[in-house]
Amino acid sequence: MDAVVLNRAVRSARKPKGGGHERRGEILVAAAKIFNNLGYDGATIRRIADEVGLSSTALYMHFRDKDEILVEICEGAMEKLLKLGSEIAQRPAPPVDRARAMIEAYINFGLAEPSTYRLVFCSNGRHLSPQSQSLVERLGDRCFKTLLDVVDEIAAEGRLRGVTTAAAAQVFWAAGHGLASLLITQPDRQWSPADELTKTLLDGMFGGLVSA
Amino acid sequence: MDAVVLNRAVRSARKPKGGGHERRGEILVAAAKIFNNLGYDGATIRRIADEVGLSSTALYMHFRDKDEILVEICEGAMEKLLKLGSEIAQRPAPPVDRARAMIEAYINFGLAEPSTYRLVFCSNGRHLSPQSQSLVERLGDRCFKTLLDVVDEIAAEGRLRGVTTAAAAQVFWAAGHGLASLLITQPDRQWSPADELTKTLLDGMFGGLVSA
Amino acid sequence: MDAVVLNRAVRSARKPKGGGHERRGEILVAAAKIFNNLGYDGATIRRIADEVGLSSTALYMHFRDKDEILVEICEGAMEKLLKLGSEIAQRPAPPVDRARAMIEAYINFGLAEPSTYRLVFCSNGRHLSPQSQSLVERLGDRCFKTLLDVVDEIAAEGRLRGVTTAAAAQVFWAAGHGLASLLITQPDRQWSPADELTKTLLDGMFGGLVSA
Amino acid sequence: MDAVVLNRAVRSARKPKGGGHERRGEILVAAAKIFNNLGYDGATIRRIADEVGLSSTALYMHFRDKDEILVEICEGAMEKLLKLGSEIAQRPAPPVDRARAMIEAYINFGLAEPSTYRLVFCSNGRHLSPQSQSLVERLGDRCFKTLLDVVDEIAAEGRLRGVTTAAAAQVFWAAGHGLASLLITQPDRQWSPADELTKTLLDGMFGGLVSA
DNA sequence: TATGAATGAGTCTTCATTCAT
DNA sequence: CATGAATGAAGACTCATTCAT
Repeated sequence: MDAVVLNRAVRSARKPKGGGHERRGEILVAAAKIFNNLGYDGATIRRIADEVGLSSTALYMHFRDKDEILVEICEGAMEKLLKLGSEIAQRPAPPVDRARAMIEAYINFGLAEPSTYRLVFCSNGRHLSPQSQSLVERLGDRCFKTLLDVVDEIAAEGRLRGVTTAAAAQVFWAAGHGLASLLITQPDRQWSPADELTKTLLDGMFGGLVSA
Repeated sequence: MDAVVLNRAVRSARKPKGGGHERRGEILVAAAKIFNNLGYDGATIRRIADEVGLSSTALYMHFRDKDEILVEICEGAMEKLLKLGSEIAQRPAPPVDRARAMIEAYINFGLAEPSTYRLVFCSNGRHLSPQSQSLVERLGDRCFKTLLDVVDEIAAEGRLRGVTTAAAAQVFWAAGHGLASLLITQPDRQWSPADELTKTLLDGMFGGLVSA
Repeated sequence: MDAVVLNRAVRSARKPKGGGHERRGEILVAAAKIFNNLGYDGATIRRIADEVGLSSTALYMHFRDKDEILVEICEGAMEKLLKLGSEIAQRPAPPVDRARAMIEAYINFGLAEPSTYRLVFCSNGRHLSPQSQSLVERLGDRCFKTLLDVVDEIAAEGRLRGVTTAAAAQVFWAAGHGLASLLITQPDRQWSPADELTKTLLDGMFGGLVSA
Repeated sequence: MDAVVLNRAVRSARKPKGGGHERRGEILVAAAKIFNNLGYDGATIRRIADEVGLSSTALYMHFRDKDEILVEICEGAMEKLLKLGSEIAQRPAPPVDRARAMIEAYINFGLAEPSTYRLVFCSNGRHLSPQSQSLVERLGDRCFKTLLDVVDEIAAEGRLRGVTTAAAAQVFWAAGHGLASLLITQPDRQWSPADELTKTLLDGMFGGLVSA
């Protein structure tokens, strides 16, 4: 959270929230829309500019480069996901239910924001600059942490069937990720309804790894 | 005039494998490598050519266009996977074991050939021409079919816990895909050992969805 | 998504002539010159750009593609010619004189603007997109129509010697075109003076097909 | 006929007719076919090679380069035209009839071999090398000479209406060329039947310039 | 804050031509 | 006589980015 982030801050004074920076927001909205519709490569500066009704040049008044726009979108999305996770984590419910809810929320998040999801979770950091990438990854870590903690609670209840907390959490994530990413990446296949699949997946994983 | 036009199709009739076509192979290997490292858009004709040590023009002697390279890689990978699946399907073992073996093989296939795996299963084929796309999809369908059939056998034994064959098979695939793709895409995370995760995943899914 | 796609069309809505669009003009002049000297295939975007002193990319700011440049040149030429024809058509003179004047004007137009003439009348628009092609053709039709109408007046006077109006008009055009195009295309031959040839041609055609 | 032609002869020993050079002929036929169907730019070495059933490399065993193929085609065509002209010139008929027949033959020749016609008579020598061009032009001159001689005979009969032989011949040619080239270049226009137009053109020109 | 005009690098692809065999 | 493999130059076009205003 230190050197890298500071660097960025020094270089471009990110999000100078003191002032009427609605434009920044407008641009992000437009970019996110295009990004989600046309994918990373379809989200060209020109198209984004056209969508906002600005010249391409104008975008550079608000963002250092394309990277910065995309990273900001991802950050926003990830923060949403993080908030979701934290909120679920604090619910007054048994940890198993909360874990289930988390995975479910995770899957739905992926389906709702497919391009962000792809960029963050499927893309091996090829598109973003190293700095941006690690920034986003850190957010991903924090998301996973919320899951890990809840799984740990399950373990503490002694209900994890011969699995380490780590392995269980990783596998929960993996399963959820698998469903989300397949549905996103191969939308034309003849899938059963997404919620049925989600339920089946959760029933499976939790039925199999968590004792009643 | 017809002759002229027809010639075009005839000349490059896919895979004239009868003879020393090592170059074709070399190119495919190079392409797969680059596809993996840099993604579809990073895998430019020029870069592939450089990797093989040829001029960009030379690639067009062996492949009609970029599409054909991609498709051939996909075909190769899918066929390998298909063979694997078919082999497992015919083993003299209970269907549950065969299904598990299939998913396990699938994951290992992904880990062993990450580049092609990513190409085939993690990139939405937005870039391929419709024809190429459907060609690859057909192969994918056949792969999935091998799993589906075995799951159907499990269902026939009455051991599927309140799930349709379709949903179960899709979820098995999704879970396996999730693990494989996460391990491939985010290798730097602190994962538990791959085989432990695989075992956990299978124990989970099959324990949860298949009755003993 | 629609917005995105639509923008494309909107952005370059043909000829946004409201303002300092001298560049557009410069480009058209350069393009016409090169088209004339080197033919359609010699008139590459790069050469045109060089001629104007711009990068090739810059042309795409002013024209959607090569086609649009071509079409615009054609349109300009045809409109000039059309105006010429209309003006002559309305003169208070016998139709025969007007028809002669038209052909004469047509020939002189060709000799005065050989590059555009060649482009419009000597290149089969195999290169233009169907739409552009039909656009230009429509303009050509209107030009021919002005001649046709006058020839029809001659016919109405009963002075056409056993020829249909259509055939006569087409042949008048053909003869004029022949002279113009030969003089343009093969300037090095030992021609009699252009105006003598023009007069001879007109005397011939009208003497032969129109009765006194 | 001297330096230039000799040069060529020395450099490539054109048409070494002594020996089984049927291949050369085959290639020319194929090339002419493609050339006439697809135009100059469509007549690529590859397409010609495919049409003959040879590799592109093989063409270079028979012809120095693309130019040589095209020139040879043109030469062949022009020689045909020349022979036609000579034959007509020697007919035992009044010179006027022979001149008419020549123009008519010229037009039909253009319609029958449009691409050759375009290359020789419409293209300003942009495609051919200077040497090839002048070679072809010389043949064109000889063709025109046959017309000129017959027109001279008409003049000798005192039937040319106040026109020089040169101008008359040039205008006859121009008119014929105009019809041929328009029909070739703009085949989609709604023309009257070609033979009606030809007759009208001849009736016009000869009626107008030649006295009975 | 915004823009129109411009650009260099890069995309895929095709062409005529050559070289070793 | 023939070829498969290869290439450099060029084709149209797009992208992220910058500069002068």
